[in-house]
Amino acid sequence: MGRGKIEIKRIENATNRQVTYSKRRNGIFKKSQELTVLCDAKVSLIMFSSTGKFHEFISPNISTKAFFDLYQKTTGTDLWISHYEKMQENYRRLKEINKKLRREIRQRMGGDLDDLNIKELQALEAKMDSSLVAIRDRKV
Amino acid sequence: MGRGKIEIKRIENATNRQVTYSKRRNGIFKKSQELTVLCDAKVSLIMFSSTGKFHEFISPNISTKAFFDLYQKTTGTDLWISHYEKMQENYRRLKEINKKLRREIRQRMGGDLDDLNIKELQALEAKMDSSLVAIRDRKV
DNA sequence: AACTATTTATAAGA
DNA sequence: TTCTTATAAATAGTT
Repeated sequence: MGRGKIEIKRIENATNRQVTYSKRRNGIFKKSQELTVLCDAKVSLIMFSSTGKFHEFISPNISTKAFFDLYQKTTGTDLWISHYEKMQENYRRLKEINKKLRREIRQRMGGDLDDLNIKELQALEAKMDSSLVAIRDRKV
Repeated sequence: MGRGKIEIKRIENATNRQVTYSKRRNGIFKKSQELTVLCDAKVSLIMFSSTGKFHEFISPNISTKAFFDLYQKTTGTDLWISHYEKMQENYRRLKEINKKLRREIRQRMGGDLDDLNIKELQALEAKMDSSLVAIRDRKV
């Protein structure tokens, strides 16, 4: 759609590529905006040019975060698991060390240790476990 | 661009809306594909129709996860933070309880407690701290 | 799903 | 960059 027909292949001239990127980007943004309004759709459109320039369009009334959550819920993928995997593993190890400490206290001191700290710990663990369950449930 | 000009407002007839969504979605996907090739750009395009149907286009050679990471790095936002904030807080509390347990052991048992567990705990803490630092660094 | 009259996007030029 | 315009492409309404 222009003075001549073009072949869909990489534009080698950097200036032309930049100009075409700018023009077509605007076109796609406009069409995304129209689709949002006409069809009551939700659209997330993110672009990086070959020079790394960033542009984004997102439908009103939804944040990028909410969009990604919706994406994850719909596709069943979990995009952020790697971010907390290490923390989760280290938490398990810390819990294990805790268990050993508590056992040590019981073994070495008999039953006469005030168990308030243990109760606190157990309450905390329960809380943490429910937090982990809540996080895992997000994947479904 | 059709037999008649249309106003850009929500199409009330559900069937028409669905048909228009389908046609225009294909158009935008095609243009995104062309932009990717012509301008060597990276594009992530995700849509949900008003009925909740999901469609996505993403440039080749980049995963959705990698795209989101790039997005976060570029915009400086951290979309994952809310997911591990609670875990982080609970970790701090667990660490505090640990400190109390260790103090209790020292106080009640003097120095005769084998301190191997404490060393393990400290090593674990250092590891967890570096993990947290690594996660926080992703925000920059 | 196809068809086509029109509108819209845009390639090339200024 | 921004505007112009001839032409290609998309699509609204129809079949």
